[in-house]
Amino acid sequence: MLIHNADVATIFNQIADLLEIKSDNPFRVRAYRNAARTLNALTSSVQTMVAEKRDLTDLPGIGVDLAGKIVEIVTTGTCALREQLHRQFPPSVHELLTVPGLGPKRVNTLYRQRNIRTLDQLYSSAHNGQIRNIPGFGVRAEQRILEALRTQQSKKKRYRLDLAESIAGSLLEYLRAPGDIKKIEIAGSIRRRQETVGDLDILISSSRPRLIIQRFVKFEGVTQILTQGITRASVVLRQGMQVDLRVVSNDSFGAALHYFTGSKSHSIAVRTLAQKRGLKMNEYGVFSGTRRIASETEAAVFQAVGLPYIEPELRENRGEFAAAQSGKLPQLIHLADLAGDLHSHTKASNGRNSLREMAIEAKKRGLSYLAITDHSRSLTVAHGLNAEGLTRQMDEIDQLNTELGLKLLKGCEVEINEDGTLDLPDSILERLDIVVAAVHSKFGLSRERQTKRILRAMDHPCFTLLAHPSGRLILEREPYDVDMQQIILHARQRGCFLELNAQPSRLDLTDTYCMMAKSEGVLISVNSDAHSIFDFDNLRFGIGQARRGWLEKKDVLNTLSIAQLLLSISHSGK
DNA sequence: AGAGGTGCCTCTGAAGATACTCCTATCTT
Repeated sequence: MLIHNADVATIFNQIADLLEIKSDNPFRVRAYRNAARTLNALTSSVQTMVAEKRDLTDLPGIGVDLAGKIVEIVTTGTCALREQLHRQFPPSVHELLTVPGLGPKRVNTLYRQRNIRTLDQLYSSAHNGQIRNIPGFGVRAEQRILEALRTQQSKKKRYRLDLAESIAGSLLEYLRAPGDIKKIEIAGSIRRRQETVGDLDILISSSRPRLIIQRFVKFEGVTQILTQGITRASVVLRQGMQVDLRVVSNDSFGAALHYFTGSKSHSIAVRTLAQKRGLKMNEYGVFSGTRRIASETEAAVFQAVGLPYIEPELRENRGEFAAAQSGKLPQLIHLADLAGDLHSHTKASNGRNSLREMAIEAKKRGLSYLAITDHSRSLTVAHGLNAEGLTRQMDEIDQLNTELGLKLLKGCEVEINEDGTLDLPDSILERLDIVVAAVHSKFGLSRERQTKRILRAMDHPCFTLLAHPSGRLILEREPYDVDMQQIILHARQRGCFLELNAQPSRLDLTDTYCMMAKSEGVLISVNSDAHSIFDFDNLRFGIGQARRGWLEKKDVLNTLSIAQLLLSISHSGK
């Protein structure tokens, strides 16, 4: 049975929830949650590690006991502790926690005192007015539960970064309009450029918080007001997305922005650090006793606790503190560092614009080279090109290269066949400047076969880089099962490259694999995969993901000048 | 339950706003 790290993490989180409902030792609860987080961030498969008899206690937050439970789960698929807890609390009790306003204490009360085990039972109890008499509950709590269950609010969705940004756009415009706002910023996971967003966090500095809050909750897109206080409010928008707004005074904007940007675990770590220095830190500033010593800017806040400025994309408590303290924070790549783009389409296959239009637009965006990489023949749904079509396109590129001040590279997004061969004959591949190879079929192969397929493709002397290496579509399609570590190691040996596809629906490689590639010295190409002239906008999403992966200019292939690039990709095997 | 220092014990993830019910639970980064 195939058990993913996420499966083990889910079981650990379930155990943590149940222990919490049981009011067990809070540190024990945290230990299970920490272990779950470790497993979710881990790039190597824990099941493989068990098979290879690796020592799991080397992992942070995993000791003898939890290592034993991991072995138990990856071999049996379940865990005796969870089964035991399920005898005390039926599995369905767990879902009561998803109702906003219900935490472990109240869920415990509901089960122990009223034997409420399911959302249906909760609904009918609330409907019959039986909740209001339970100690710790009241009429308002009862109404809130009914409301939440009616609107399915417990099913918290996540949204793709690009969608979340566009929803935020109109709201920001509305908030800004009257002009009584000094500063306004989107914080939270959008600012950290996380690939999906759960809710919008907006921070405003103004001397009139009440007015701002009142206007906020009257925005025409608001369908529900969750909380409304003097300095903060939470609403739900028509699209289902929750928005949290916080208003502070101008002089504490930096401290509030740091707090509101998160991540949660980063914030906690910084506050702990402040504590160790005898300081106190909250969203109003850093305090020595009652004296505020920093608050206006994030840089000042970091400085007050002895840290250099840490970029939002690094704030995940994934090593940024160790790096900061040893002066080894990366100089993260910027959009302007990109010299070219190595993956784009024209209407010769499934793009919308002509070769010339794409080239002109790329030049307008400040790029000095663009690889044209239309699909190859067997991807018929995308009107893939055969040898003849590609030859014709190459002639056209030769012509354009004489008249445009931008270098067009002859390329192709070539299908990797099931057996790892490439979709076009060597005679044509050899004439290309760049071969972007990709898997678009047979996603269901076993891990071994999928990995072998890609490794074989990489061994082709013309192979330049692997497009969207995991094949995932964010919130739509899981990645295919592949040993990414082996692919990265092979890329290093073979001297070829991996793509970070910048389409907001892909962002593939993921941040953690970017880190792995960087540590192995494998360069990443941040590519738009543009199918129209507008899609060069994708690049900024790709750069966001690259920055989350700690990538610097030197780690990214397409920051090289055209001369250096041609040298690098010709060394990749041809 | 883990980590770290010592061989069993101590410490471990901050801080505040809001809503609710009656003193605290929940939510947020």
